Amino acid sequence: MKKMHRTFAALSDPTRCAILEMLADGEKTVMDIAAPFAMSQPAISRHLKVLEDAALITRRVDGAKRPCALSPAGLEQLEQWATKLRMTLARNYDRLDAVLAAMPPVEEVHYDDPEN
Amino acid sequence: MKKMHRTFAALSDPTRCAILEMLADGEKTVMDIAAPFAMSQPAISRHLKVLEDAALITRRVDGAKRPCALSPAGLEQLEQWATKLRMTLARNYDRLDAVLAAMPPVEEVHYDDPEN
DNA sequence: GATTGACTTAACATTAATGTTATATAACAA
DNA sequence: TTGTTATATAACATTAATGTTAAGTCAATC
Repeated sequence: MKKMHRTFAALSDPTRCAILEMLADGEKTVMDIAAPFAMSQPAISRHLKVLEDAALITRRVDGAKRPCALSPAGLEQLEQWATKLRMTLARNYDRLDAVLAAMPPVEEVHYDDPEN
Repeated sequence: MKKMHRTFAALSDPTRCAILEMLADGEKTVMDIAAPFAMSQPAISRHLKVLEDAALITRRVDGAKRPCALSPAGLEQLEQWATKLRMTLARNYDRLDAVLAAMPPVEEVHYDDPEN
């Protein structure tokens, strides 16, 4: 489960969250997506690129149009990350007494590079 | 389901994702959290503030220490947001033919303020 | 084949995020 | 009381994100 922050970064902008919510309705062209926002179309194009790079949307070619669609894979990953943390937390909480009795050695990890 | 982007923004940094993953093991003090990172303690303190503001962690007072713990509520919200989008997508996909036959009127929303 | 429409890319300004060091505060230990 | 430990806050520099306008590409249409 690496580099989740890239997915989260793609979702850290309100415009991009709103775009994903729009796309839950189904495929939409760039112009369709841009319409409700008080923002230039090039700005929307760049938001779409960020979402595509994060594998949260896909784009196909239809003449001069580039319809965008939600990609469930990215959303699933996101759900799984959160679920995993919650479950680990619950598991550790449940056996707290056992943990106190027999403290397992903590993994000695060193996070030197913030990119990983 | 408003302002999810604030939660995502809190998770958009690799250091903060790693901190949450550490906290799945259980409560930890600021110094404990800071130890594995090649980064100053003030930097970690600010990351913790971001996570707290996003309701992803809680902090209690224990003398001079401020132990931090994962807060499941924020994670649940996150899961639910992703689940909802995926389910809406699936639902719309399933009844695609029905939708094409009897196109429902699209909500006329205008996103003027990127803060909402 | 010239124009219009649907984008994308580039150049740029502004703002926000992240890290650093220095300093402040509050609890603990000697 | 005095020093040390645990953490927070301030001031600052650097970098990255976001928006803008202008220009470029490629398909569709007149």
